[in-house]
Amino acid sequence: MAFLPLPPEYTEIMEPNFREIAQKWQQKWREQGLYKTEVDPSKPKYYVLDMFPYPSGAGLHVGHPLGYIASDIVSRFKRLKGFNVLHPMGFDAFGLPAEQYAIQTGRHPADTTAENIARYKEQLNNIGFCYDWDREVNTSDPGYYRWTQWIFLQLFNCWFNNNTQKAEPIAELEFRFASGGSTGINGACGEHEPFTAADWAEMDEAARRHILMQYRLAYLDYATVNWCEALGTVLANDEVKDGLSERGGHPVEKRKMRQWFLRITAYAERLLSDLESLDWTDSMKEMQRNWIGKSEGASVMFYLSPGERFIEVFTTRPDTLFGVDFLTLAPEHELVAEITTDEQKAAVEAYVNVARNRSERERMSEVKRISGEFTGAYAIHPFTGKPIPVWVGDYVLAGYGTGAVMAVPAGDQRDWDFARHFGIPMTEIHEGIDISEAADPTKEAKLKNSGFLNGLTGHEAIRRAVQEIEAKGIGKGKVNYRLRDAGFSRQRYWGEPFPIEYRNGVAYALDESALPLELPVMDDFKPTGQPESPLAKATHWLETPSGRRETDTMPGYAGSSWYFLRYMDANNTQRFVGKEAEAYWQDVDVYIGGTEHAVGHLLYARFWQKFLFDRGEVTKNEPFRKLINQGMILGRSNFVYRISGENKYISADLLEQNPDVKIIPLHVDVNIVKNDVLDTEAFRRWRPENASAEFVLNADGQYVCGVEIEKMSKSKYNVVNPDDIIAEYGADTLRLYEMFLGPLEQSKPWNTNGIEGVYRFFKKVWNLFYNEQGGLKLSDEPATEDELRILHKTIRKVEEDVERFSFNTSVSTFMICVNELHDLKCHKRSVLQDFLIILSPYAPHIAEELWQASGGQGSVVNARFPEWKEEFIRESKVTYPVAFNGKTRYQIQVPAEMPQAEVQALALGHEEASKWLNGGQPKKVIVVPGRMVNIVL
RNA sequence: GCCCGGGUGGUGGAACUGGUAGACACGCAGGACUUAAAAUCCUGUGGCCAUUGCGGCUGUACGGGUUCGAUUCCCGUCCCGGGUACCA
Repeated sequence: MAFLPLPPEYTEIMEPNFREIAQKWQQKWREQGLYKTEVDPSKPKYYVLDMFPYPSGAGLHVGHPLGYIASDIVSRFKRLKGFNVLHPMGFDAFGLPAEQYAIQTGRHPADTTAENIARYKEQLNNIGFCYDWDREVNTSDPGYYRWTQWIFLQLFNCWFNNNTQKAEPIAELEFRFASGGSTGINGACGEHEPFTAADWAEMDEAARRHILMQYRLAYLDYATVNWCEALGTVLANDEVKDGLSERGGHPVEKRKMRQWFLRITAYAERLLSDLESLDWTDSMKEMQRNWIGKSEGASVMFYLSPGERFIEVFTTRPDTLFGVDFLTLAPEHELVAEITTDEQKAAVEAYVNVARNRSERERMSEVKRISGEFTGAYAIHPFTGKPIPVWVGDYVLAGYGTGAVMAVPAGDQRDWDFARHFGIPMTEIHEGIDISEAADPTKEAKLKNSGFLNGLTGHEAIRRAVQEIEAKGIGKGKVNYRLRDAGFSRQRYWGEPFPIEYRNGVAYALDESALPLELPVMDDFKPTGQPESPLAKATHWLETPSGRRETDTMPGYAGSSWYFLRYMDANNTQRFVGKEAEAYWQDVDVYIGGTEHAVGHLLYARFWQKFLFDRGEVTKNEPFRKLINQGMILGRSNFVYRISGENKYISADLLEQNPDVKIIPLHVDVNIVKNDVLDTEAFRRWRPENASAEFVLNADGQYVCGVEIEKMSKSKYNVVNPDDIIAEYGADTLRLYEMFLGPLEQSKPWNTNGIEGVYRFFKKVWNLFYNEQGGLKLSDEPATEDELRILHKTIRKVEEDVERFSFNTSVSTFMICVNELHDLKCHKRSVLQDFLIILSPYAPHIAEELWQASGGQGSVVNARFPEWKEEFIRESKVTYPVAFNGKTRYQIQVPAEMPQAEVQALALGHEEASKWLNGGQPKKVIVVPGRMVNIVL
């Protein structure tokens, strides 16, 4: 039987199925191992990194891939440009949520984490990212955390030499102690008494180890934890709300516990000064600067009685030394109890007790309330000899500086407020400044009543004051940092165990050959009821022939502080990263992620990199050369309005006309709302109680929903799963649409209102290749001048846009290009294939499909990015807008090469010129070559 | 309070070193095709005034300034977002 051709009106129109196309190519690429990356010295390297996700049970929503899509585009673009691109992905898999889920359900965190990772990978793969999955890292995998433990051991076995500004082996320090004692050693360390070589020789093992612990970059010290008796567990700071546990609302108390710390403060100066060299946003650098909080000033001793006890203060304003009217101690200051006079004892004790019991949060929320108490004691002013009253006040923080301040009401507003409140007399020290209403914190005014500083401005006086203070031996110039050493212990199960064991209470490092020290398999991670880690219950693991293991685990940021190095050589079993691989990949060229890690992860990772650099383990001093912060995708919540007391819902646009109707706004699932119009049938099906819902519809017969922009969360029913978008429109539409939403760095609400436009764009691309019957309509005729100009302008623009991470504008460039090719009815193979190459980083699946269909060589993923040529872009004619006094009036078209004078003549010779000249002569004519003409009257 | 961003049509946004403000897209309106709808295509779309002259005025939060020319640079004010906070 022969097939008769169908009459044209019955011919089926070929609609491309973008979803199937994506699936097809994802599978083929996987089979071909297209994204496998190897060290290749013949090519320049390029390392594109995403902040790896924590695999939560909720899966990805459309906000997560925003940065991943951008980094994928950069990766593919650089690859087309001939770079050897490293673009890995992995999972930050240790952490609290998995452990809490485990406690609730009894399922082991390792199992739930594995499931979540599988889900994440599937979702990521659906979007078509070009990750080399052979390099996947999982921080909870012993093959990975073995090296996290190894780095910890290096930190434990090193100290920071302030003289060389480098980390050095602790063994060398031991040697120097043995030969010369502690004199001449300038290390970042805790406090200890000075000792001689002879003292050192006398010390026993424990005493020596105690001294060394003061120097180690990973060290033990005491710190307070949030202990909740009712829950029988230690809580993280974010599990405590207003002094009560978030779960259950039980009281939380502070307890001192011995814990691990990392001596990040040793690196404060380097972390600060090296920010200069980084290509990060100013706000990001500023956040790190503020966090490090360097302030320069002086420490000054105020003696309570000559030559005896003194109070040490830190000040950034030594120039105001003669304006000191009182000292204020933090309530926790160790001298408070000692110096308080008998008459003041009761009042001060009461005050200190109140202050101590108030949580930090309370103290912060009552910032404006002034409180304090006089101790009855006086200190002696080091230069004037005047008695200075000593107060306690909770506006002074025990944890910053020395926990004591010299109060200068004339120069500091808080001191001024305090003095005014308690009626303490104020000394004027600034010429021509009235301090009856406020302090003068500037350093502009000349000083008076200030002894040797008189006549100098504050700026000039600082150096002089420090000189005098040092000459008198009552203090010295000092740099203070706000940065604190990082607490590195968690009383949790689901984290890296420490490669440490205790003998007689002294910590000893495990030998490297004992790594990894695996987390014991346990089925009960419930709290122990004691302030210690659940690991204490792993009795078979806890005690070893040589000692007792550390039961704390490392915090979440341990694994994420070096994962970018592991990707370079993820399967190396001999080293944390192979020397050769590290020397080739070196550092991250572009790192894309959110701003929420500004002072956490990004600071720790820089610290670890610098430490490893000092030890000669890595090549670079900084890990992330360029940092791009993608904005957050917010949820766009929809609301329905139930009339109070009824199962009836009123359309949002009718609310204004019915102000009397009592309504209850309720979140409604955004997935049953399109363009803010509710699918009422779907709403009835959404929940059983809605089955009988009635609606008050608007004039168009629609139910319009209310809108609010909020964070995406399950409880607000505004979560959109990328899988759903992909199912409807395909992966490429999702990718392009997310980029089209706006600048990458900007936060914006997710809504699908414009997604149709992107979808239409792809259909238009398709129609350049295929006719309605599904036949290719490509031609091999040479491209015309117009076609080449459009193509090459597009190539140039897209290239520039990717280089400056302006993805939204390149999407519109693609659209313009396709619209113009469409208008020209361009079906030239040569033009369209080049177009596909530049489109492919954004829409790899459709590009590949059309590339193959049009006879492209190999995969479009491996093509070469076309070079734009000036000669094709150059226009032979230029349109000049002609403006009079800055207002554009008409246009003239002239040959591109025309000299300025001729352009001017032509502009003035235009038929409309006389109308605007109004018979007068122009005062001045400005011709900007190739741009515009402005005639000044 | 302080430190960073930012404020452009009904909406998302564009204008890169000052040079035709509103690209591109959504939405909306009108039209074509269709029995109809969807899809697709075409036209229009900042505001005001003229639209029987296809033109004029105005306009980038507000008020000033520099400039031949300002969304862009400078000063002041207001508002929004982020960070941070008795940091001495």
